[in-house]
This record gives sequence, C-alpha cells and structure tokens, in this order.
Amino acid sequence: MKMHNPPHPGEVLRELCFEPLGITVTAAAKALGISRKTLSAILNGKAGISPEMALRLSKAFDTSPESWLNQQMHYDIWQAEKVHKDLKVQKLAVA
Amino acid sequence: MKMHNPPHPGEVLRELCFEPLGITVTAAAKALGISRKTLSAILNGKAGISPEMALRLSKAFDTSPESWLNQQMHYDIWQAEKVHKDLKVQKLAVA
DNA sequence: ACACGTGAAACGTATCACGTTACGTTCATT
DNA sequence: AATGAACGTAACGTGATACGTTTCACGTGT
Repeated sequence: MKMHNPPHPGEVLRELCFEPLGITVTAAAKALGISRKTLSAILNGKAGISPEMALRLSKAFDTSPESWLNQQMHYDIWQAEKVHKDLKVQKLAVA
Repeated sequence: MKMHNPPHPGEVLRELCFEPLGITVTAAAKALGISRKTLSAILNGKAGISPEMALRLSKAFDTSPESWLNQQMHYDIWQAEKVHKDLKVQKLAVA
C-alpha cells in the first residue's frame, strides 16, 4: 500500500473543521488555549501536530487524538521517505 | 477504548526483534547505520522512535514504518494525557 | 590480569514546537 | 477617510528531543 502525497494535517484541519464552522483563527486559537501564531503555523503547513496539540483537537472536536496523529504520522513518513531515499540498512530478520 | 500503560516501543523492539535474533546492540546499531548510543537509548526507553528510525527498522525487519510509529504514537498520547491532565479546551464542534 | 562488550553519562549540534512581540496587509464597519 | 479586526509572517528566546563522539564503569570470557 502506497501513500501518494498525503496532505498536510493542517490543511485537513482547516478544510474539515474550521471552514465549516466559520470560526476565525484568532478565536479558535483562544478556544484551544494556544497562541494564534501556533495555530496559524499548523494551518499553513509550517508546523506539525504535536501529541499535546492532538489532545487539544480531540477535546475541541470530540474526536480521538489518534486520528490527528495518524495523519501526522503518514505525512512524516512520506516526508522521511523523500528525504532519506538512499538509506542503507542491512536486513536483520530472515527473509 | 482506553490505553493502559502502553509499553515503550524500545522495549518491544528489544523483546520482539533483538532478543530472538541474539544480536548485540553494537552489531544491530552498525547494521541500522546509527550509533550504539542512539540504539541503546531507544532500547532503554530514553529516546523515542523518530520517523527516520522507523524507516530504518522497517527496512531491517521487513515491516512497515507505520507499525513502529503507531506504537510510538500511542505511547506519546498516553504520556501527553498523563502530563496534560488539566487541559482546558473549549468545545468547538456541536455535540 | 587483560581485553572486550555493554550500559550510561557528559558534551555538543541540529531540529522543532511553542510563546511573546511586532510589523504590514487586507477587509469591513464607522 | 479612518479605525479596528483578522491574518500571515518575521525575530527572538526557551525547552524538548534526536543524534553523534567520547569516555567511564561494570561485567564476562580468555
């Protein structure tokens, strides 16, 4: 199973949660208890979703922290695969 | 669904992958292309599994990076819930 | 007794999340 | 036209974390 260019979790957040609610970034940041800059960075793909942030989102939107961190994980793996294409690792388990 | 004290991914690594193979930490680190210290820290719960490390493990053991980062994610969430018990967040979505 | 593998600590570097403060732009209301 | 809200962004500092090299102390086997 391949992942093709997974979206940044921040974009998903914006499109799936914030835009439907019509809430401003400023207000949302205040509700989440974080700074506007931090939220802005996430929504614009400049920052990832930390475990603590996943907790906040799960409480605000009545979801699971896992759902947010899973997106972040897939994004991170995809990024890591791009950057570390030439990763030389010896096989340790029998084939 | 609650997670009760999920094990540190490093312990799982040690018990499920390294002990059965009877490989030394030094040799495994060399095979993975990382320092012995870094591997030691992971196996002893002093460091987490980074996306890049998950990639290395997946190549060495013919598994998926997701399986490793998933463990790390659950561990991180559990930790975050312990530390940030009193997280005041306003509900944003309708109940 | 000596060498080797191991765990762990100290130290340095790089990256990243996060906060505060500040600036410029755009848009809407006055 | 002017005021203020909302937004993106930059600078700066802090703390956490991953990673490396070096070093030290504890074992075990030769």
